[in-house]
Amino acid sequence: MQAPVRLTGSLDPREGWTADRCTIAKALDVVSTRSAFLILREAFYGSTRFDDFAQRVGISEPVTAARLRELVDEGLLEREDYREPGQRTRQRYQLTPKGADLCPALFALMQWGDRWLDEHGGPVELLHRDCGERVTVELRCGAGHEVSPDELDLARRRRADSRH
Amino acid sequence: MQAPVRLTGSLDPREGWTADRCTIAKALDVVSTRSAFLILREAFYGSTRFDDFAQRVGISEPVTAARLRELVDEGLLEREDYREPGQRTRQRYQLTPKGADLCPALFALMQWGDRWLDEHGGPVELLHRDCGERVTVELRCGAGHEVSPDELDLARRRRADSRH
DNA sequence: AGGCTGACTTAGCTTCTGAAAAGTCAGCTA
DNA sequence: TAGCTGACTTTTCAGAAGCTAAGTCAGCCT
Repeated sequence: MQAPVRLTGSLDPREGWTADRCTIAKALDVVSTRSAFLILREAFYGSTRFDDFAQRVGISEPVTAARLRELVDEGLLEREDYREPGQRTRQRYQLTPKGADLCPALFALMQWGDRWLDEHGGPVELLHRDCGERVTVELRCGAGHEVSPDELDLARRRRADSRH
Repeated sequence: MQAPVRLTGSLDPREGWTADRCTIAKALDVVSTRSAFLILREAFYGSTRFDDFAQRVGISEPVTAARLRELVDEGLLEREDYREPGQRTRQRYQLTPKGADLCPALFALMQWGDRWLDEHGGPVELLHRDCGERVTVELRCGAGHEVSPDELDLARRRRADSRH
């Protein structure tokens, strides 16, 4: 199998540069642990409470507390007080836009696990609510073409292209 | 922010089931460490040799050796001997189809990092070789609709739907 | 024959991730 | 007032992941 991505411009050859601003590495500095990923999974599945996270992820309470604190500090989850009638004030954790935007990464991992690590293609599937069709994570270009890894060029980002 | 994914059928309510066959968790059992992800990044960028992985990822030799061995054992990389004329036999590591299929997960992390962790939108960008347009990782359904996280339904997989 | 290089391994250490078990504390309920 | 529950914290410990520094070993090159 050939290297899927072709380096272009000043990125070629690979020896000529260092990946020190690599945003994969930066992302992994924010969510690196299994427990963080799985807590986010549960947040996508709708969990909001401390005990639910601990139990459904299957991790201990100290780890749950540490991970939730980190995810709140990093801005992926928001902690807020709420109260149901007749109950006392409780805390709940909810995804922020920043946390919710990790959705494709989570489901890309799931899709890979479905394909390569489970004999039945995985226990659950994602469907598009409007049309009921199965949802996949894919690479697609601005012109609408589905892109396979070996059609990718890597280029230094042009400054004006920032997506913000 | 509401829970983005709606649980359907026997998955609702969340208390009624455990995610013990979750393929996100299984995927994380295979590639969990920062060093594993970054070695895969370098493999996508075309690195094949031990020293290159160590140096370009910025990790020590013992870690490089351990991670490469694990990735080979898991079938994400393939180790093979090769020889250039006048040189002695060396080893090189190359992505297998299983490893290459992690591409969307890697670039989904990169895209998230580009959006949320770098003021300039990240140092590099992916382009479609054929048309030059920027490539993104996205959720899309079988009918071709781009799907946002809050339009997702999660359902137990129907047996006949296995993708194999 | 001796040196160099690539590809590792070994030893010793620190830090991080995680578990189990037990304790804390506020505030509603009985 | 006593108990219970949710949401944690504290303590203690094991094991994984990382580092540096040094050693090994094969084989081409001089």
